[in-house]
Amino acid sequence: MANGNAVHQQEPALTIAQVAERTGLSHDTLRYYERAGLIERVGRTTGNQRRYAAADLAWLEFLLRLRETGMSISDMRRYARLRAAGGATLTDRLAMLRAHRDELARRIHVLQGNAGVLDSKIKHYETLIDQQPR
Amino acid sequence: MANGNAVHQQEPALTIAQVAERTGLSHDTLRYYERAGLIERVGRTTGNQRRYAAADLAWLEFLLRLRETGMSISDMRRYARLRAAGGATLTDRLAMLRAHRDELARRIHVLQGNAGVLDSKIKHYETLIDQQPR
DNA sequence: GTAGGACCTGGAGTGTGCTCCAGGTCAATT
DNA sequence: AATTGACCTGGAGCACACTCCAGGTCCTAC
Repeated sequence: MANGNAVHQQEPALTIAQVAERTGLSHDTLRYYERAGLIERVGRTTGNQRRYAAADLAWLEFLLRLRETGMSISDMRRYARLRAAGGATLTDRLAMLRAHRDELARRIHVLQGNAGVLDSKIKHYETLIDQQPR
Repeated sequence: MANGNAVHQQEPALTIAQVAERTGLSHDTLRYYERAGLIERVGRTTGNQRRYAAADLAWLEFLLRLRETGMSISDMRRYARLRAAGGATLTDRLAMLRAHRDELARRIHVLQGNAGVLDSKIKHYETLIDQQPR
């Protein structure tokens, strides 16, 4: 009946290795994110080893979306602190997300333009190679 | 009739400041790109100051597309060296561009997925804020 | 109860892509 | 010819986001 953890919860409680595998982040990066304030101090066993709850994993996965879309560590930290501060910061968080979303839309647009330039260059090269088939 | 330049060409021959302004790159970055082998040694005046030809500017602008789409300096250098090596490298360059184009398509796709996640989160926050309007 | 792998901390080190600096030369203006 | 701002070189420094390390503790299996 006892589960041997100081963290008394019925949730999965993953080890850092399991979280690393699920998120694709390294052990070091996970610890770095905690030090950097991107995730709140994660639960520990009596022996001081991390045990991640399902909610920690979900938050990490959202952080990964932010990171993949180019948000800096310091902006993610700002967001994380607002989140930790509770419901009163909802509008601030919403503003951050909207700004990030807009910036992302802009960047996708630029990338699509550049993809077009690449396509033309590729077509040009294909023509050159066809014309000089040796 | 003489133009005062060692580089005897009828082309514009821009100074580094003019190229910086047109490309948005800093003077230092332009010199760095030359040292890094992204651009071939640019023409100089008798006094050893850079004068960029129109072709240099066009190449820089293409490099900027590569950079904006996330190509690393070392890959850009590889590409630049192939280009400098002449027509026999056309197929190699084409292969590089195709690979980069494919990777770019993949990344745009991921970004669009993440944009969707952000949109849901934003909608969720909007609902929360509406429900608790004080 | 012991071996060996997983995990801990604080701090140093790394790769990338610039950016800045010192100590000079060059060029346009007066 | 003197001033002043633009430009030169080689090399050091920087911000970012990790990544690695030393020296230790913990935990699972036997």
